[in-house]
Amino acid sequence: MLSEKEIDYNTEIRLTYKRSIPARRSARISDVARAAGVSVATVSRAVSAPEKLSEGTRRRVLAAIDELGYTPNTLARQLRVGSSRMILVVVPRRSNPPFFSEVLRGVDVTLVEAGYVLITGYMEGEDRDLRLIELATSGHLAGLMTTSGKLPQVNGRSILDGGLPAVALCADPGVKGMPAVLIDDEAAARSQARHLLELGHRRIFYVTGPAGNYNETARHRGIVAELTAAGLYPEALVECPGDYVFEAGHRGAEAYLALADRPSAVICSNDECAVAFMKTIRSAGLTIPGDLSLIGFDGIEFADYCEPALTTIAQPRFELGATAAKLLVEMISGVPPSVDLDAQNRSFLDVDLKVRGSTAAPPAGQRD
Amino acid sequence: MLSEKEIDYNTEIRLTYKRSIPARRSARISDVARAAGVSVATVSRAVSAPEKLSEGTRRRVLAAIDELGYTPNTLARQLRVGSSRMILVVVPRRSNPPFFSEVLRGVDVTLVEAGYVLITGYMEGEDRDLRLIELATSGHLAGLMTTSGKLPQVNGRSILDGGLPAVALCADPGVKGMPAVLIDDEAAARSQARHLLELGHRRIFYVTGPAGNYNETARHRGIVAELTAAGLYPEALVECPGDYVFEAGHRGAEAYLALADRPSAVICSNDECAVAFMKTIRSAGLTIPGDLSLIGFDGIEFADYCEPALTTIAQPRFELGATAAKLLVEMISGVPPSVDLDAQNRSFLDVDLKVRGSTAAPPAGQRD
DNA sequence: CTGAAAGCGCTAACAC
DNA sequence: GTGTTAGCGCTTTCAG
Repeated sequence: MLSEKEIDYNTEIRLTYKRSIPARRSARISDVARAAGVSVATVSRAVSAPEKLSEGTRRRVLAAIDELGYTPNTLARQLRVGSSRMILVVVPRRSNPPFFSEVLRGVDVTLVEAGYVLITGYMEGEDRDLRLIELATSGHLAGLMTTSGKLPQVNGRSILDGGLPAVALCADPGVKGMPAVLIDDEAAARSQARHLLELGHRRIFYVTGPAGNYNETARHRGIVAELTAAGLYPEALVECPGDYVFEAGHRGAEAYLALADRPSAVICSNDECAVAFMKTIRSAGLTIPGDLSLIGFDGIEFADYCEPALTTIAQPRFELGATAAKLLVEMISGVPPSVDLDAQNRSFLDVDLKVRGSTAAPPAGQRD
Repeated sequence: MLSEKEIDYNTEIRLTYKRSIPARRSARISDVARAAGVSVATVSRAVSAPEKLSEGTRRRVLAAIDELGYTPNTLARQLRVGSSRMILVVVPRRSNPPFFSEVLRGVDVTLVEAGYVLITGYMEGEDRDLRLIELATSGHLAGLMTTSGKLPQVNGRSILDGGLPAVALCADPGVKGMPAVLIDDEAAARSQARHLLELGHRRIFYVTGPAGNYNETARHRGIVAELTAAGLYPEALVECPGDYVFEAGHRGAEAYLALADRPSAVICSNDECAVAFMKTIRSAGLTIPGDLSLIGFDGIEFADYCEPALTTIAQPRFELGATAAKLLVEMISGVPPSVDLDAQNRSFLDVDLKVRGSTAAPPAGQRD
């Protein structure tokens, strides 16, 4: 272990002078071999297959390892064995932190437990995507995970070109054979609409997600399906374009308030958007659920702490991440998947419609 | 680029059978050399120093690279040159997603722009810390960043043992010579208390952060200092232990409500905690800021969307991350830091006390 | 049970 | 300008 003085030395020097002092080299396998009086092969075995060594040799080598503070250079090991233990997870930029952070926690916990290291790569624009593609083909990676319906792709090159084992998470890019772990967005959105219809609402204002987005498309389909089944489509649906962020909720609410004939129910594409919608509505003097019912999507913690608490679709965030990670590890190690997959290699996890204070029957005048 | 059939093939096979098909090997430098009719050295130059090649050769090699979809194996390169471009940022587990995700975005944007790859490692418990320490000494890393006052450390081994360039972010672990980029927590907390005193409040209820936490310690010191300066300490301060999460805010509010003689002002250790505090208080029928004033810390977006909007200390989240990343890159490349550092190698960024609806003068009966 | 030696893919002297 | 070659630190046959 470094003494405090040494730490100071290293950091201070590097901070101030131009490479005047080379980094202190850490012990290599040959150092350990020399110290223990054995060959490098023996040291290698002491680390990866200690049972192959005699009691005495093993003890001697292990002591030397400890003594020198030796850690194998994984870079070299990986180059030699031709496989790494790093996994890249691709996340769209600025994406709903309270939602994705919990999904990624599920990924992280599972992956680390299985001995992998997680690299998070944010998508945003072509430059960025190109770096990700290069990373994916650079030999560093053991596997790939993506949380977006669109894969990084720039002039003909795709992130899948490396041929890495890959799984999709929270969205299905629809690549043939690439498994996906997600919820059934369409069914979930249907249940949102059904909940509102059951309460007696007959028209819905919908602040959408970004056009073309996988989840948005599926959810939109669900809402339409439910309204259609109730014989209310298309008159009953008023759409307002949004993109999953606070600002969209705010603007959505302004659009709603400007309406001459306001629907009594509102669906926001996610909780973040719904929270902002709620705030703007209340600032305008309307009450929820007195004047209108509001429902979100995701089930982030903040939804519990609005006033009133937000009715929402709670996604199994941690479990989504954990399941996808488990599946990926199985693919990498070549064992059959323990996760149930349908014919398209998809695994759907259950959601929970959490009914809380933001939804209720419509005001008397608006019931049919 | 893979045809769709190949993608399917790869994934499907791996998913189903036990390593029956080896991964398709990607092109190596020697493949390109052969295809272009040059030596490997020339290919290497075409990638890293194209100006050293003649027009014709360069074109020929580049064409071959493109043709074969060659990406250099960074693992091999790094092993050879002895340095990597990966940076580990250590984050405490489950830590305030809306706050840290924005800080990390600042880190990520800056680092990627400088050509680095970011690895996020969560701390939690010794096992985990040991993995991080091993990662830090495995040859993979170019630098290290930590967002916690406590560094991963297990039986004598510290994450700094590898001698990597390292910078602290949002907290100062107090390692001699290790630079830190953060805000002045003490001064910020003083300004919170001062704001409340200026409004006329004379007693403060404080839901603390976790005992021993760097930020908590500094903030506590600030509150005490301000109250002391006003001649109100210690009588004026009622403390309630918390730990930065929703639940702490909820429990803090319950403790507050149970008080016989309630202070007219409340400081919560962070916004998340304050949001929960607010919710519980309102559910109990008290009004904010009518019955009590409430102030948070961090400046996350959700603070804007409470009812009323939360008065808080807005930290420059993105800038904190970006500044720390910039400094780290400079340390790695050996150039003098462009970031202003004090004698202890710290750089303090400015905060902003955002006064909003949750703070006001105390109710008439409670003024002095 | 242990050692010698080849080589993973790449870069950087050093020659020509 | 371009090629030859010696390793970076490690694992893994293959001998003994």
